[in-house]
Amino acid sequence: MKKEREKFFRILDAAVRVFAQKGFFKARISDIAKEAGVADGTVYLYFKNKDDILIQVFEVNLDRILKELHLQLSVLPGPLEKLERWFRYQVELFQSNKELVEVLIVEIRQSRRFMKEYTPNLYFAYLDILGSVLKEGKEEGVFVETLDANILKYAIYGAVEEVALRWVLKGGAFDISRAIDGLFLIWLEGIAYKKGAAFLPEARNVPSHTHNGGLS
Amino acid sequence: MKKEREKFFRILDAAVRVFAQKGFFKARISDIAKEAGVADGTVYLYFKNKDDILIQVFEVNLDRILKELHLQLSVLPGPLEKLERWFRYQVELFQSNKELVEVLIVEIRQSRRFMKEYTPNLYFAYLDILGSVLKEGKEEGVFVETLDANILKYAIYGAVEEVALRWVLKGGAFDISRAIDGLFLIWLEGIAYKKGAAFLPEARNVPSHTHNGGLS
Amino acid sequence: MKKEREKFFRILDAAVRVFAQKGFFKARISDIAKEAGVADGTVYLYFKNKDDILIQVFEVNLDRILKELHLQLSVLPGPLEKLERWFRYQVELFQSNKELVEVLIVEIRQSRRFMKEYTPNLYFAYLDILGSVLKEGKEEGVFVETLDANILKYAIYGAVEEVALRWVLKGGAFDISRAIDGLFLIWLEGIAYKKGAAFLPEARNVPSHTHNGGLS
Amino acid sequence: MKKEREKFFRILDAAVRVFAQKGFFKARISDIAKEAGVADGTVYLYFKNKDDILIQVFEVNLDRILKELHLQLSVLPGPLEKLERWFRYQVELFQSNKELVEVLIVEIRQSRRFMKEYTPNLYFAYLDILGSVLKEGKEEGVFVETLDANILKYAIYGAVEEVALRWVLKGGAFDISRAIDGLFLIWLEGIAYKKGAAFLPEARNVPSHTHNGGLS
DNA sequence: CATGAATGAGCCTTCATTCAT
DNA sequence: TATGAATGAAGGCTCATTCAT
Repeated sequence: MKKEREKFFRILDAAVRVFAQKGFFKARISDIAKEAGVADGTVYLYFKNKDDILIQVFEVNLDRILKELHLQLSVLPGPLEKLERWFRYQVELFQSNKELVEVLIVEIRQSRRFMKEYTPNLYFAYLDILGSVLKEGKEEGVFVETLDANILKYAIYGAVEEVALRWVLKGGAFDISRAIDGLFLIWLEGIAYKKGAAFLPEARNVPSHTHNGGLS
Repeated sequence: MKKEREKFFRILDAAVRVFAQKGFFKARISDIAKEAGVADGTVYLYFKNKDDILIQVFEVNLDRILKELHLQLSVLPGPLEKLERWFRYQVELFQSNKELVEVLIVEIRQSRRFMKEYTPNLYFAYLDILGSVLKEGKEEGVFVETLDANILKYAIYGAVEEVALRWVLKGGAFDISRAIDGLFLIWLEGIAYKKGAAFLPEARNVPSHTHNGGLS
Repeated sequence: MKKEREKFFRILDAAVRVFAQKGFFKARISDIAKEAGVADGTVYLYFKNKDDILIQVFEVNLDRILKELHLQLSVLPGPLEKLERWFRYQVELFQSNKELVEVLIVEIRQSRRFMKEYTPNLYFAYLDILGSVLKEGKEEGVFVETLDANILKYAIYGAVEEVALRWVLKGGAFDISRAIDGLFLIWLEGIAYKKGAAFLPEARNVPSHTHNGGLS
Repeated sequence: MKKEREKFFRILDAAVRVFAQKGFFKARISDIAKEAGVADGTVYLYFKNKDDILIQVFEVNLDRILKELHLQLSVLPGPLEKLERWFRYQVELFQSNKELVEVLIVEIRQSRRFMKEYTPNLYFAYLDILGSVLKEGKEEGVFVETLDANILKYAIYGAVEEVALRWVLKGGAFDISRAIDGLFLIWLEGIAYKKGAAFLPEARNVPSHTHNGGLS
């Protein structure tokens, strides 16, 4: 019981590393098996086939991520805080799990095509969290009512994703934390409802953004 | 004669369609040949191998796109107009060339891994255009001096890309034109230097903004 | 008329060079065509197929060689002179036509297997000349009556061939002329009838070789 | 287990049979696999590729032959006995292993061209044994000092090889044992030092032939 | 006659998957 | 459960041959 789950995860994590390095199609089952320290055949005791490994990589990890993100957001009072935490969570995700994130980002697109039967529901669930925060912000009047949460969630996600992917691919050549922070402010500036006043100064003390104050 | 460029492009375009539908790895040479209406062997008269087809898809099309984008931006007076045109150009690109764009977006990431020798220079050249516009805007004082063009270009690109990709994948379920317009305004709001006033109304006559289109 | 034969030989000679360099199986029709300075299709105006080219290389050249050898031997008085001339002719052949000889030697063996329908009659005709000289020598009493011309012709041919082939492959690293001369003397010593002396019995006590076996 | 050398040899021997029948280039991997009673893919568990099969056929068998020949010669007292045993060993080789010998003889020539990286060292090692015997004979005074062992080894080998090959190709139409015995005597007569008669000095002015008389 | 672009049969090789141990 | 040798389907690629110009 304990044992079997242990080996399941051993293979799953090995798969993440191998997929990150070679890509799903170039990765061989034997690569994964070797990386996991098991025999080729053993892989098939825990996974239906090669596709299933990728699916499990998605499901297991996204599920974990989703739960964690939900938990973190649930304790926060408003959409502004939640949005900021959402941004911050991405950074932590990328920093702590480069390989996993690379696999999720790169392979999820490919997978859509070769796995007709598998719809990445968890991926959409993930985006829906962002969408909910945006909607909540609209309803509470902190975000402009003109924004379309269903589209903006993709935009925000895409922006963060691309920056993070570059960061991963460049081997951490810049400060991802500051980059995403800056990104958050830009987005906020773009979507926050400005009731005749500078909301940001009191909203939070963001690093080095005194210029924003000049908004009036 | 030698000038059978016609057949080269016939195969190249067929490859775009097949890659868009099945993905590079699942696509068979025979699929492409059949789609192009030629024999399998004929493909090898115009392309070195399967990888080369993908490389050519990148190079030929990105080169064409790059030239066109350069041309369109070169006639515009300032960074604001250029940035808007950049957004608008994306829309046109996606609308007129769904399959090509899908291939470019999805496969360019995979390609990084299996084509070690091939660096997608044209892809970076494409992003550099956006980066230049952002830098130009900073220098001219229309964008805030705190923005990091080298990171922001990825963010903006990523946002547009993700929205467009969803639009492509959903089969045009929403008004991409309005969506990107709205996105442009948000970004602009986020990065434009605001000299003590609401700049937008007088800054330019952006498409009225009341529509704010797909984002509403 | 003149023209067509000219091109036939142009291709034939090109084939010899290409076969010598790459071997029959590795040689491509396009290699031969390029070497001959004609289009691929032109080859098929003069030859039935690839196999036919090799057959023609054999037939045409062996025929020419055979006629020349016949001519040279026919003017000589006795088998001894003929045998010497035969040796000398080999040297000239190898020296003047390295590539052709290499093709004839190496490919004729392979060809036996893949060209069931083609029996290298001319090759046997060539060896028969040597056989005839040996028989003539036996009849005239200049060679020992115990030699088996039908086997010895292969032996002598094989000895000369192997030495010549090494000379070709080593790029003329030794004096082929002297080597073949020495070889001739050794063979002569071995097969010439020595009047007035039964040489073997006292020459050495060879382990039980009174039978003198297959050559009798 | 790991020690599936049995299957390695099963495939290797199958390859010898198939190569002997169809030649290396005409032989298909599937032919060899079927002959060995394994699946096509299994061949690649034991051999790198098709070329490697031929290389292994050379190496494994020549190595075995070399060792055996060395062993047999090492127990013999002098070069004369060794030379005779060398001849006798050829006969046994051809008789017991027709197909292998055919492959070794015919393919080793082809191989020189398509396997640039592979130098048939073992083939040369094999010839060097013969060369050593000849040199030893010269030093001990049993062979004439005028012979060039480095060339003669090729000649002797070539003679034996060609006769043996004909025997193989003709399906054993003559008594190979007696043929090679006779060949040995002829060579011996040609190269053995004959006390009481220096034949070579005056022998050089050939056709004259009178020198033979002086043998007594 | 000459061309060379086009064809497509054929084959080597890979690797996901199975199964006897 | 675990193994890893064995399988064989699949597909990229070559090149002899054809034929429209």
